[in-house]
Amino acid sequence: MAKRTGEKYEAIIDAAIRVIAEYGYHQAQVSKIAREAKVADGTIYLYFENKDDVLISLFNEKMGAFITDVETTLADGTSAVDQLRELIRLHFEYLEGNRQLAIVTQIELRQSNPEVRKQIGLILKKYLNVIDQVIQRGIAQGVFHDEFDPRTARHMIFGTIDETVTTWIMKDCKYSLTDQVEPIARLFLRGIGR
Amino acid sequence: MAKRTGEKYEAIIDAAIRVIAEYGYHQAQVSKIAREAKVADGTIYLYFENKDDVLISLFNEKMGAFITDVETTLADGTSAVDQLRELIRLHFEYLEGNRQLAIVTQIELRQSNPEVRKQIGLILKKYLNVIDQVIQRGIAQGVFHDEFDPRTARHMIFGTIDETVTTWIMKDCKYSLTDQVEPIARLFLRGIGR
Amino acid sequence: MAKRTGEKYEAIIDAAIRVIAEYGYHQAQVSKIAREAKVADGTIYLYFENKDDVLISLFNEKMGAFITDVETTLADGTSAVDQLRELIRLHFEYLEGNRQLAIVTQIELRQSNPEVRKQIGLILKKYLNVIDQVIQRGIAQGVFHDEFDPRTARHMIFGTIDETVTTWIMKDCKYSLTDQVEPIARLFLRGIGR
Amino acid sequence: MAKRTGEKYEAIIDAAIRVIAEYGYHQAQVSKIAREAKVADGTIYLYFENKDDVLISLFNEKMGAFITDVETTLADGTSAVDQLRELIRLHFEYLEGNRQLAIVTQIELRQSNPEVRKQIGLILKKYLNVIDQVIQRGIAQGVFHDEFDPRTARHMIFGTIDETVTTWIMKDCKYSLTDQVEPIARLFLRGIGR
DNA sequence: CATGAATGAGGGTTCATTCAT
DNA sequence: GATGAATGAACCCTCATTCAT
Repeated sequence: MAKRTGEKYEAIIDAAIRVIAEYGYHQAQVSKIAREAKVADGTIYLYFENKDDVLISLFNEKMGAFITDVETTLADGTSAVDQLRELIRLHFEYLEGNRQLAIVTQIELRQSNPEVRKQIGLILKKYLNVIDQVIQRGIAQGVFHDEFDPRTARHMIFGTIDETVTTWIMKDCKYSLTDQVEPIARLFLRGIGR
Repeated sequence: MAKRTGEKYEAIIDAAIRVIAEYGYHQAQVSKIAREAKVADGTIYLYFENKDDVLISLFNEKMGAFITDVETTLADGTSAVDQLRELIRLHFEYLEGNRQLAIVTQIELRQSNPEVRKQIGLILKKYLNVIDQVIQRGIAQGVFHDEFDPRTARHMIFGTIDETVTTWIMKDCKYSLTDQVEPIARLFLRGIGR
Repeated sequence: MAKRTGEKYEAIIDAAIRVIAEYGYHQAQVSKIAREAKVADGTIYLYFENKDDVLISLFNEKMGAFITDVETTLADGTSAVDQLRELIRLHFEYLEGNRQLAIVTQIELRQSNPEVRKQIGLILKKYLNVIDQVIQRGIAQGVFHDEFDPRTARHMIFGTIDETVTTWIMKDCKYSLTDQVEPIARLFLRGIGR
Repeated sequence: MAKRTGEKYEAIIDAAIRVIAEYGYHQAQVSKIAREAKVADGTIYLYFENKDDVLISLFNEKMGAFITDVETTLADGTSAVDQLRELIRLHFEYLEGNRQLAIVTQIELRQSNPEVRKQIGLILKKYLNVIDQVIQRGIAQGVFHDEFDPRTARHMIFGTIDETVTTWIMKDCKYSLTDQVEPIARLFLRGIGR
């Protein structure tokens, strides 16, 4: 039933990002999103099942595209160390270049209802898999320690990136995120211990 | 106006934890919390300003107490390396021993409205300060590198712990959290690079 | 959850009858019924599950009470012929004395959704049973023919009464309904044939 | 504006009957009828003023044709008793042979809005007139009593037929309707009294 | 102090109808 | 004539909060 493609499909998603970023999740009514997208309220239901579907599609279109991007960019034969650095850079660059999207995905969508969060979790899983592959490759290449549980490393990498971006947004994006790529990568590799 | 103390004050907070943990944030109505606490709906407003105040107080009472606990436990003159290990252990032990609270603070309260999340952020700030102090002490003691930005390290430590706990809850607390204290501490200290 | 009793319960049902009779089923919004009952919209949901429940309860309270009334009035040992006459009289008297209710049950509630109509059908079944009993008693007493199917007679009795009342309402209740008790009873007993 | 004739005009009416019979009045959206008729939504508005017009036309085409049929069939010089029997038989045969139509006219269209029901009433009036003529002829022929009000007899005849058909549909058309022609006719003529 | 009945604002969604192509 | 994408008005229900008892 829902079309899930076309000019208005994208207009609605983009409008949703702007509205949620500006007014917050709880003040992002369907009618407000429709007005921002310059369509009628009912038009949204020609392209999406319901409001939840708008939010899930938003995340899927924007973060899903990013994740695919990361997957392909890391596909070549560089070292895991470079891949790790590249992963962080891509993540930071993408969100730094899409600040409204960053606000929506890092802050606002986390307030959404269980169904939306569940779907977002499924999409994120692909990203976590990418991280896992980098870690495994690093171990195989002998550039990462093989003593730790790869999941522990994944928690560190994703948790740190996530926390860094969230803090950056809470500080109103006042500083450069990409400047932190190198320090974070080095921290991951060398740890804080001397 | 709000009493903020007494037997029923605590009963309401404990009821809120149980209700939110069982039914989720969006199904935790004031009347349900009141019923669980065996008080009338209106009684809640004798002890709390409003529903938000219940949630903020909940976080403040439970996590605030924990944070104070961490502050005092780390106060003695041990090395920063041990303090770091101790911090992780306290964090994991506390939540592993309070699984309902873990669900509420890690998952459910993050869906709350901006005001609640803002207050939670303020309370968490004290915890972040404790982490900062451990880092600075480690640098001063010469056991941590001095080249990285302490905030970067803080993001790593808090982000990793947070992500680890969240994953543990999402996996239905099926494995031991405290078993991971040592691996994570070692990862922080030595990094993943060889 | 729903209280289903009390002063406001009745006020809401009575308001629903007035509103539906005046504005018609499709213009009888919950808020209009609430206003007429001098309660808040939400109060309706303290006494009823939902809007359908208001309509079903309306029918149950008013027609259910009437049907019980008929059952007890006919309980004594009079002849089936008198019982038949009494049944028609009670039916006509009740609706002639409650014209708004007559409009609601005869005309407006028949536009309601399947769930409401199904429940109404179940309540009406008791009335059809009363008619059946009168017929069977008449056959047993030897005052009614025993050659016809009792269900056929029931269709005649109920169908005729129903059509008579509906026509009376459609003609704006301009003539006396009770005046027709005797002619109809005689028609039932003697038929139109000479 | 509306064409009111042509291949698609009939296709839409027939589709409406099928859709309403299958899904019920409240689930018979214009778009569903259009799909069933294999035309575009907008095409319906080339042949009908609006949705109400589809329903009224449906009743008019199908029941109007039937009524005309009854009028002509009864036109010859048979006795009123035979005419009465013939009327019932035609009514039952027509609906027994058009079960979907029976469902639509007996059950579903009665849920429609006031305007539609008003128009249906006007069409039905012709049928009631036919009944009236049979009654008057019977009185004139001396085969019917002359003491009762002809309208009372009409209520009996139409009410009974209507109730009989409705019950038959509610019982899923499981038994023969035409089998009941003779018993009902006899009941009309002789009454239930001994 | 405690109660719990009452309040009433606010929003996602459906679907008959239109009109540019 | 035919299409079908777009429109936008309309409504039931929830639940945090109040206040008379």
